[in-house]
Amino acid sequence: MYQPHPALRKPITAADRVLQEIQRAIVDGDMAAGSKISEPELARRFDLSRAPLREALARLERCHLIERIPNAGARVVKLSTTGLLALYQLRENLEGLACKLAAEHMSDDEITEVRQLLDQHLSSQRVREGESYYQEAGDLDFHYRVILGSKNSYLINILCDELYYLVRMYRVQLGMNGPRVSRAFDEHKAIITAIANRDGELADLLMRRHIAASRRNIELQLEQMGT
Amino acid sequence: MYQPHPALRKPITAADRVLQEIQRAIVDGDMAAGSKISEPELARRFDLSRAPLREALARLERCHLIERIPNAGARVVKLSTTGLLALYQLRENLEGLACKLAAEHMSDDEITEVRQLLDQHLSSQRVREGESYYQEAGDLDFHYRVILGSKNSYLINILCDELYYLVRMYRVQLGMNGPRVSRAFDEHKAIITAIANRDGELADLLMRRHIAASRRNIELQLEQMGT
DNA sequence: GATACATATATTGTCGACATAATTAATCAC
DNA sequence: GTGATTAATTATGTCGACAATATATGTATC
Repeated sequence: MYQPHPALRKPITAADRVLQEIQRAIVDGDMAAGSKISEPELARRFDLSRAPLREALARLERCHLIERIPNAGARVVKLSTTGLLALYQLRENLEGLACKLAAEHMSDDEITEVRQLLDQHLSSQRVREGESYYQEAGDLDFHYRVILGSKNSYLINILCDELYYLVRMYRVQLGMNGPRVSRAFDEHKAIITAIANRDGELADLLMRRHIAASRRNIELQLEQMGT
Repeated sequence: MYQPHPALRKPITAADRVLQEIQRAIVDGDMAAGSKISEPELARRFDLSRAPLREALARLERCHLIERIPNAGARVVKLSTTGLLALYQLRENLEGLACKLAAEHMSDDEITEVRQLLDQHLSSQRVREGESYYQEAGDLDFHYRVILGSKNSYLINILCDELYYLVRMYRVQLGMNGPRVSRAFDEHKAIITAIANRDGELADLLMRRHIAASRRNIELQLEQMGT
């Protein structure tokens, strides 16, 4: 699965491992949204003490996958339409900025790599038509690369470490796939082209549209589930 | 001092207290930039065990005041020109967005309150001409109100909880005051007027300019120190 | 039967101690 | 004297247990 981001932090601690496991469990819906998190129970389940577990919980709160109340415990975050809207409002803006900065700061080599990545996605997509999971990963891969290309450490931290698990949670639990998949590839192509042309303004615009389209797609899915 | 933000979390824990103390110490420069953080030493200093201290350190990392390396410990963050640039690049964008959203979502009452706040600042500023600290707090107060007015919880979290301590650190340690103070008030006035007129686009633009001006001011200060 | 209060239970926050890893000090080779 | 290697020391990661707080249960009252 996706590491926080090309993290230099080599030594992997017990807290890291349990963090990844719980992250995956929440994103995939194995831990029900809104359900209470019991520290003693999780400690038993993952066979470690509460100290590293609490470290993991602190980081889960940081990426908005759980909500903690002092002395009262933590709960798995609940998906909501307003939450989705707020999240994507922010994403449009931040990833737009990331594109603008990427157009300024990405090296030619990095751009070439992203293009190769897209070609690779296209071929693998043709093979596994409709396979939602790999598309999901591929899409995030593209966004990751662009975000890293911004070279703004705070922006990278917010998008890759703090917001993306939530984004994935919405996508995974709402079962995103369908016809938007192929269109998304075209939009990715257009974005990297704008970046390659060092046209930050256009790259910004295209990314905002790309994310807005994705948001509408998810909103639709949410409404569908509501009825 | 400034609480994380109008936090509903009533119960104040030992970790909260030590967090605030260390936050203040780092922002004010009482803990030297780049200096190592010793858990045993701090635990002794604040007379508590390492458990709540580590909780506090986790949150300090979250607001970028310290940098941790697994198994190697934490260090107080170092100010740098590139860091300042990255931070303000992000701020321009995010607070611009906050303004746009505030123009949509702030109630008339909230707008009135902010205006009263500005009048209050103006009078108190005339009394204590050049008093940097109160201006500092007042400026942040204005920005806080606007950010809260955006009603976007993720945006609020990022700006008020994760980025603002760093902003304050740059300002406090570089001794921001001087002639920009009075101009900043005018800019605040213009921004809240745009919000009151429900002109999100203009409010966005004005806030970006306001922050860009602030950035140039700080950059100047940094260069001055470099020579 | 519903509400308010008191009790009992369980959970979180905190503590002190140990295991492991990193840093420093010391030793040795050249 | 300098560099590398090893030992000593310190710090971080983890553990199990206790204290304070919140939740759940039961009891009494209206």
